[in-house]
Amino acid sequence: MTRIPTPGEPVRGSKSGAPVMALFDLLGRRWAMGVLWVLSQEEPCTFRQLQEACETISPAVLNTRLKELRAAKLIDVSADGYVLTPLGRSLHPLLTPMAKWANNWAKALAKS
Amino acid sequence: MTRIPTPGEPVRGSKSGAPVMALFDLLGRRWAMGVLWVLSQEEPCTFRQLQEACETISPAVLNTRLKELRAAKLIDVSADGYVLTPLGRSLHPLLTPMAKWANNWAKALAKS
DNA sequence: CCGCGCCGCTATTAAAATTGTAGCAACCCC
DNA sequence: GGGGTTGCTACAATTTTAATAGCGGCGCGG
Repeated sequence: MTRIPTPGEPVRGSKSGAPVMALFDLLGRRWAMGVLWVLSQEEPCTFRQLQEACETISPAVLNTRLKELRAAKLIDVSADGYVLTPLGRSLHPLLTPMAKWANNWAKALAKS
Repeated sequence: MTRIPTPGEPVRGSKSGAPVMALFDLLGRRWAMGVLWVLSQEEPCTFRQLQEACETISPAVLNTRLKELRAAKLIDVSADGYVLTPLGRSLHPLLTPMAKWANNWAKALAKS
């Protein structure tokens, strides 16, 4: 598997491992934000529920993302499935505005 | 080149093309957020400045991202180089908190 | 205890995205 | 014309993702 982005260590795009760059590396992988989004909407989720919610994700990638997000302490596994950690939940307020912003964006693109 | 994510059209991860999914698709590509981040810190930027700021990005990918972001109306080209559009600038408030959050994240990871 | 269904997940092959490096054409300034 | 910078293309090597099939484990009804 690929290296898991960790703040403080070199990541793609930053030899210094500036935390924000590590975050961009982590979230900038396919489905990473999607998985967090789904979990923030409905929790807990089983592996198959996540797979279905993401419509086209392949199990291999889902599993890879889950491992990464677990290593990053954003999600955790409970008896009932995958859940957000407190840390992961604290990311939610940053993700929520994106949905609103995306709607405006859609409107702006539609106009032009 | 790959298809450019557009809200309302099917994107990777969403047949419906829910705007937020299109956004995740767009921003979830390597370097997309990094480029926006750099531009939000320093504007305008020439191609080579962006390339240097991103340390390890390859010109092919940079160019691809720039095309996508231009199609998404987030950035534009001026006489002095690449700049954020008003729309792109409106994304900045969503990106800024990420740097702060990433610092907390780094602390939390360091503790464990 | 057997079969059934659901579970998390691995395996495999193919396609696509990204990297790394070299270099071209256009431009400006002597 | 020579030398520098700029935006960007070309191309091969590598990594990542997609798509699909299916395994082994577990709970449950019979």
